[in-house]
Parts: sequence; structure tokens; C-alpha cells
Amino acid sequence: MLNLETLKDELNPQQFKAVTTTEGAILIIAGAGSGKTRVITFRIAHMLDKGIPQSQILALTFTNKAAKEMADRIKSLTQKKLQNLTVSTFHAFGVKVLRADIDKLGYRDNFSIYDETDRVSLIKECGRELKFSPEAMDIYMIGNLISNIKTGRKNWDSSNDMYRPLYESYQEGLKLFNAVDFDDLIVLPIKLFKEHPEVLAKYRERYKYIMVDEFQDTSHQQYEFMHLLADKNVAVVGDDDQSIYSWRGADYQNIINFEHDFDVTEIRLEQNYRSTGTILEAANGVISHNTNRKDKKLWSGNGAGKPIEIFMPEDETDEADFIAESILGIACEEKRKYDEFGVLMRSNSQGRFIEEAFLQNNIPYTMSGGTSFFERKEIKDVISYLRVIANHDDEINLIRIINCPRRGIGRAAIQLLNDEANLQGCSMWNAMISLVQRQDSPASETVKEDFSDFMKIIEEHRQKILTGRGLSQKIRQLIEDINYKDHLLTEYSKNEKAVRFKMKNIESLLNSIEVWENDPDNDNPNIFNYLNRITLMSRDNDDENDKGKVNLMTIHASKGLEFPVVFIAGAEEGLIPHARSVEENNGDVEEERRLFYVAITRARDKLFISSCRKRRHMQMVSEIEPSRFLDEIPANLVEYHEPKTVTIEETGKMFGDFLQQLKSQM
DNA sequence: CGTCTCCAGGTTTTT
DNA sequence: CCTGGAGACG
Repeated sequence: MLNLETLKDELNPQQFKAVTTTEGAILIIAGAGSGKTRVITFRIAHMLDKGIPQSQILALTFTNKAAKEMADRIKSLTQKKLQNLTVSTFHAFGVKVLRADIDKLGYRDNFSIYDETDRVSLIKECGRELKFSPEAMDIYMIGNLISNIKTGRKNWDSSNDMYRPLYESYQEGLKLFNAVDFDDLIVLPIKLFKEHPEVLAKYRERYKYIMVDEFQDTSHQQYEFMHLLADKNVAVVGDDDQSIYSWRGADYQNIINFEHDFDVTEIRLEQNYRSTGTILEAANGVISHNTNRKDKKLWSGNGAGKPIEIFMPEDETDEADFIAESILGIACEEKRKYDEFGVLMRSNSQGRFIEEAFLQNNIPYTMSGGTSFFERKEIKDVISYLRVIANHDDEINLIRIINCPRRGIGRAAIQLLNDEANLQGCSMWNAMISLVQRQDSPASETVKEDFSDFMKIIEEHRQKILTGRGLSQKIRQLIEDINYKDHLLTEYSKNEKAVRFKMKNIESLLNSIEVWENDPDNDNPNIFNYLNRITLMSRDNDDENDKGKVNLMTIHASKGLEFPVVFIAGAEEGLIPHARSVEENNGDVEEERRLFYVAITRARDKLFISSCRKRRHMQMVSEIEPSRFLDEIPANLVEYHEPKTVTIEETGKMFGDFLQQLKSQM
């Protein structure tokens, strides 16, 4: 069905070459909109057609969204079941490797994965224990430092040496709690492969064909991981102009490493099938200001299309209204569905205003990112219970729930546990057992009883949840048994709406678990697999019911996606390029420019950009300048909409509104 | 000793 | 707006 003739018809010569070169190492430099995803999916389908077994193919991506999309597209192209094909993010693949052999590194296979919040708690706890002064506990900086040290991006020196004990205590903590952090998901498999060549051999034996998408975003560790696994058939696909993750260790110099380490055939895809000539020219105009890049020029066979429109709303509320109204207008005039619109922003915090405008105008939307569902307190509470049930030694989550709902275990009791754990050199859970059972236990009878009750609840549900099916039902029972609803009612006694909202969230968590465990493609719906999955999936709630909704997201999250109509909100100095980024990189804005480039190239037909004249930032309203990148778009492609000057009548009306507002507040 | 209440503070992007 | 921490209170 995918014979060479059809492929030749469907693809341009470069694409054809990329799809049919299945042996050896190839580097595909794929400009924005050049049909990259198509090439990848066709390539895998072609390999399967040639008779290469699914099990020999490993495709690595960076986001779950990308992995899912790739799997879906291969599925619909080949009409085959893909049970043995591995399409996964680097991190998820790391989890898989660790789940099989982490015992060789001295962990148990029910390890917990710590997300950012867990990690912060652990760092704080270590700092407290080591008596670091509060001023020295710059959690953000320490978190980065730990990550940089762990991944070899930084070494100890006189400026950071004081945090060495903290780092060691952090690492010991993870080990004691049988937990790993995100960095470990890449670093530990590498360690495992190096110390246990027989484990590596197993994977090298199995995977004969490896493919890496968004290669420009690989970190050194991810490259090493891939390099260890790869034999000779490796295809990497990337675009240095779209490298936007250097802050988390991505280094597009890996493209050069790759050319050095393998015998590489390079293929360039430079024809853009996505955007109008105008949009593409604008993108080229912007990115050409970067000096450090592989020179290339994307071209398009599509017509010029409509000009890019730039608006200058007064403030973020104005901007949000403008976007909402424009969407309503265009949807009606051009008969576009809501899911044809993408609204892109630099930071999650911008989303609030736009969301509000959408709600007011009854525009259905989905937002990926923001306060993620799994970061909501009520959801974290439930998940913490599950984590402790899965892994008794997960101390961070144990502490989180040991007194939630309130069961009389306060600071002093926890201190007692801590001391006991240190004394016995064991985990908190075992310390709890010890305090309850030991003859000369320092714990009072009431405290003992509180501990016992808590352990009983966990144990009882552990028995149920670890065996058999029907996960969601059992978790529902757990939530009832701990009286979580009553807990919420007392905790938020003034705010009944909040309680209902939170219970609704829990309900939708339970629903999603039910959907997951009943998915026929899911061959092993146990609690461990569920927990691993959701930690890595903190953001995209990729649901079928996202269809027909406007897509609101950060520019980072939009990579790899495209929309017929795109709005870029907040194209202002300080936001893009972000003030923080400018500061950290000593004025180098090349990565921010790439980010802006990514944003522009998401658009197919029509691009709107808005730049507010004022923006509220931490209570303060300040005047701001339009982004310097706007001037880099060739002027002939742009239609500027100057803000209308405020007339006397309007000033009068505004004053009236202001009075009205004052009155309503009194 | 545990809980309740009030107050300050809040970093860009994500696995 | 919401969360976490410090201190008062029971």
C-alpha cells in the first residue's frame, strides 16, 4: 500500500530520500512547516512495510503530545495495531528502563518520581535539617544548581561549594525515600548502562532503528543516552532555528556531535507547505538577525496571502477582548471552526485575562499549561495517598498526607518520627512502626494510636489497590474512607463553591483513571504504571473533547503544532524577549528570537500580533515598549493598527464608568 | 501539643 | 488570588 511509486507521488525528492533512507545515520534538517511529521510517520510506515518488525523501532520525542501525535498518525497511516512499536518521550523511556533494572542501582522497582513540587519540599527539608539560614535558601537557585551538578553542566567551585552538603543530603534523601527526580530519569539509565553492560546489550539487541524528533532540543545527557543505545541506524530530525530549550540543557551543538560520532547523510527540507508567503517572509526576516545558525532559506509555493496585522491595545484586558472579538468575527465571516485558532503567549500568567475574555464571550477553549490539573491541591492530595500506598518510603508524600485530613499528627509528632528514623537509620514509615511497637517508645499513647490509625488506612487500601482490577472504584472508596469531602468542607468553610469545584476535579480525576484502565491498548493498568504516567504527563490533558475549541497555550507548548489563524499576545519588550532571559544571557536574545520565530511559523493563513501599551506586573501598572522583534519583520508585510486616540467624549464616558465602578464597590 | 488566623510574598519557558 | 509560614490561642 505504501509502495515506492505512491511515496514518490506523495513526497518531494528530499522528503522521499529521507523516508526511504532507512539504513545508516541520517540528519534531517527540517525547517518549520516542511512536512517533518509527515516524513517521520511515512518513514516508520515504510519501514514496517519493508518488513522491519515493530519491536526493533524506537522513536524518541520530547513531549507527550508529540509522542501521542506520532503514534496516532502512524496508526492511521498503516491501519495496524502498534503494540510493539516504541514511541515515547526520553523521560518515559527512562522510566521504562529503570522499572526493569533499577534494583541493580540499589533502588526498589516501586520507586516514586518526584515532580517539581516534591523536589522543592525535599530541598527545603534538607536545608532545614542542615540549618541553612533562610537567606541562603534561594530554592530556585539551589534547584538549578542541583540539576546542573547532577547532569554535569556545572562543577563545584568556590562560589557554590557551600551547597555541597545540601546536594549530598538531597541525594541521600531520594535514595532513602526510594525516589528519583526528572534528571535521574536520564542520568540513572546512563549509569545503569555503563555499570551493567548486559542491560545495555539487551536494549541494543532489541532496538535496531532509532529515531529522535526535535533533535535540536536534546541535552548532552539525552544525546549520550541515545548514543549508547544506537548502533548504526539512527535518524535525527531537527531545526537549529527552533531550539528553545537551552535553559534546561538543550544544546543544538549536538547536531555537530552527531556528525562527528556517526557517518552521517544530511538531508535538508526547505520547502514550507504550511504558511503563506507573507508569514514565511516575516519569519525569515526575523530569524535572519540571528548570527549563530545554519544558514537556510525556507521557501513556499503558497500564495502571498494576507498581511500580518499588528495591534496596540491599551492593556491586557483590552488585548484579551480584542482577541476574543476577533475570533468571534473571523469564525463567523470566514466560517472557521474554533479549533482553527491558536492563541500563543510567552508566559502562562498571560492566560488568565484571555481565559476570562473567552468565558465572557462564550468561546470554548482549551489551555495547555498554566496551573496544571495535577498541581491542584486536591489532586495532589489524592495522588499522594496513592504514592504512599505504592511506596511506603516516599517520605515527601507521606508527610504531605499524614495529617491531611487532620488526624492529630502535628509538628511534634513528625519531629519524633524524624528522630526515630535517624536513630534507626530507616525510613519514616518504618520509624512509625518502630515507635508504635517498641517497648520504651518515646511516643505517647495518643500519638501511637494516631500513627496506627493512619497506617491501618494505608495498609487496608494497599491490599485492595495493589491487587485485581477496578482501580478507579477502589480509589473512590479510599477518598470516602478518609472523609476527604468533610475535610474540604471544614477547610473551606467560607467558600462552598470552592469545595464543589474541588470535588468536581477529583471526580474528573477518577473518570480519567477509569478511561485509562479500560483502554484496550493498555495491557497492564496497575497503580505503578498509572503513577509513573501522570508524573510525566503533568501538562497536556490531550482529550478528544478538545475538538472544536480555541487553543490557548505558551509558545513553548505550541512547537510542532500549526493553526490556520494565530494570535501572538504580548509581543512586548520584557515579555518577548523576556526581561529575565535578557538579564541571564547578558543581553543575548537569540533564543528569544527563535521563540518568536517558532510563534510566527505556527500560522498557516493569518497572523495577528498584539503589543499592549501598559501591562500590570505584580500590582504595578507600567508603560511598556513593543518588542524589538516587531521591527525585524519587513515593513511591507505588516499592517499597523495604531491605537485610536481617546476623544473628549470617551474620556467623559470613562470617567462615568469609573464613578459607576466606585459606587458599585461601596 | 495541635489548630486556627492572619500576613507576607510571589521569578519564564517543561520533562 | 492563592499558598505557606509565623505566632496566638485553646
